[in-house]
Amino acid sequence: MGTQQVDVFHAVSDVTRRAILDRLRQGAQPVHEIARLFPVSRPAISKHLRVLHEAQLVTERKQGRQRLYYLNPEPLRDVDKWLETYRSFWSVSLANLKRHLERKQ
Amino acid sequence: MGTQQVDVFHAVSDVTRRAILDRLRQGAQPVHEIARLFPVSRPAISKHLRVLHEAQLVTERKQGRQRLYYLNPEPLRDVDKWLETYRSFWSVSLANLKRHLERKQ
DNA sequence: TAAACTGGTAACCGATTGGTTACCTATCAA
DNA sequence: TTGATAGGTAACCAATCGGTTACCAGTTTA
Repeated sequence: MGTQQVDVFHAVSDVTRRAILDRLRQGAQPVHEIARLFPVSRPAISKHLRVLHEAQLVTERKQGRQRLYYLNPEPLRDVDKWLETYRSFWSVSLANLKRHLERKQ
Repeated sequence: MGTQQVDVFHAVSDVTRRAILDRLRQGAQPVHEIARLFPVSRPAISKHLRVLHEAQLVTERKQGRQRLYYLNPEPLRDVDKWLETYRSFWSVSLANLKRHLERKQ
């Protein structure tokens, strides 16, 4: 079961995985420390870490008997790039909302 | 089956749903026009539109016998907001990469 | 060396997902 | 008024998901 290319959008669609990434912003963590933060079993966390690893959102390094996971935010640029095309629409849709509300008066 | 609050991250995790949103940037479309663009059945598109609607990413308006779907990009702000905290890390992780490459020389 | 700790993985489970076909209602056009 | 068009939804299906427990291999420590 190798490291296959996995969609970053999918990796990030799970709330627990996002929370793991959020945690790793504070610095690398071993698995058991990450697992302590969530109300799920350690194997469940291992699975999430695998998905994040396959999406290249984390890297790992063995250190003694523990395995440190590091945040790698680079793939999030793809999400950002996709969002980019929508930013110009936000002001427009707010204008539409304003017009809609004014029509109601 | 009402319009329940649905996670925008989940709504956007599917490639077909993202493509639908991309299409709606060009303007509102009736369902059959959207369905023409994808190699899946119309009911499948209806389901995707329902998910997008539940996530408030589209609005709909009946017009004759067709139902027009409009893009509403507002909920994407939540994704953008989450990403915001990672933007500052991108330059850092690029610096790490640079240092890593230099170490290899 | 034996016991404890760290963490991956296999096997399994129920829920959800994305797809289908079949069927229905509503609207428009001939 | 009849036939065609638009589109929602139910029922079903296989695949995937997120979770579990059980088990295993390394590594550290007493």
